[in-house]
Amino acid sequence: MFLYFRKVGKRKAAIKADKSSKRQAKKEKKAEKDPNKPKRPPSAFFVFLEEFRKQYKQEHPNVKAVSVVGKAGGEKWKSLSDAEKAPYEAKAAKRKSEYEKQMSAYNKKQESATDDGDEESDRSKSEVNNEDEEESGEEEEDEDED
DNA sequence: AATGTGATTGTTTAG
DNA sequence: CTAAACAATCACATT
Repeated sequence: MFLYFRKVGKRKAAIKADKSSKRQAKKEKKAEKDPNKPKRPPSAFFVFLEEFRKQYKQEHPNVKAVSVVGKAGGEKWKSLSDAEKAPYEAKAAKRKSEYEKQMSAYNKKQESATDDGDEESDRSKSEVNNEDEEESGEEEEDEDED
């Protein structure tokens, strides 16, 4: 809802306020407790970034800091239109579908993850390909800041 | 030697 | 709904 978006805007500011970004970029230290634990699907931004980094390095082979590419990527990303982001989002969406599938297996393995229990649903999702594309050119951006 | 850090935004998850 | 952490990357610095 509108309130949601509004708050989200606030949340962004909150995160920005948090200088300690140490919480981010955490690397797995050791032992995966859950080997089946599926990693989160890369967002459209990451998909774009992957290609972007490659290209960026080609034009800037001297650049070493990842942060630079990140910043540049972020800026460029915002510069892209929804149409350009579309293919990346599509890929991300696909990854998400797979992620869900992995989660199913993961949840199953967890088995007693939830106390109560028996929640079992057999889901065989065989259909994966749904090629249906509709294009709707409609975008509105309205940010109201107090 | 090995691992953490730094930065980007989006998505995911749990509460 | 909300907030927060986590997804990749790569060279450098620190222990």
